[in-house]
Amino acid sequence: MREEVTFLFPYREEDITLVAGIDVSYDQDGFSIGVVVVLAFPSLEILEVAVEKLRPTFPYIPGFLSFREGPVIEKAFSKLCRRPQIVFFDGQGIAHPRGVGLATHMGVALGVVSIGVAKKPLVGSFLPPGEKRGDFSPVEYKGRVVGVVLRTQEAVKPVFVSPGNCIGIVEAKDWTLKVTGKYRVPEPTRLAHILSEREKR
DNA sequence: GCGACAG
DNA sequence: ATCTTGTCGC
Repeated sequence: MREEVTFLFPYREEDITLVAGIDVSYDQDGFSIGVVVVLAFPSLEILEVAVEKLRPTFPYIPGFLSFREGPVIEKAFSKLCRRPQIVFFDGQGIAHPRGVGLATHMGVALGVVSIGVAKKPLVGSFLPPGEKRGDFSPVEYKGRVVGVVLRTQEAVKPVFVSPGNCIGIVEAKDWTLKVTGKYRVPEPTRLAHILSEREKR
């Protein structure tokens, strides 16, 4: 069977009711644990959680993260009953050596709109953003703006946001702020991280 | 050749 | 990512 793929461009806030966050952790036995959390928007209450545990078959190589984490993510995502409209990833989108970071690669593979929110830069140059929440500065790579360094909390180290699939830089940045609460990392990936950590016990 | 390098 | 203790602060 083949599932029908429909893209919904998140230009109108009132059309978005389901967002999701994905993260992968590793236990002591070397297994990778992938978690997908679906949240209601704008309440951000958890509606569904999908988990998958696998043995990694590819090593971690900067620039090739999706080859290591892609398999667990796909299996976990396929277990979902609901279809999130925007998916947040722990990693880069197009701010990547070849323009295809984890969020972009997976966004295309899963057929969803996606956004990459990384805690550290992979490529590009940038100036530090202002100190207030929402302040940002562009990340430039090979003469192109590929994302932004975004301050999600006042006086707290910024995060790196770049478009994953079917979304622009400004929209990716704005949606990241819309799902960010009291913490540095936006709720979708923050919760996915906590849950994947919990799965190791 | 040297340094950088998401999770 | 993971290995690891205490500590400062809301």
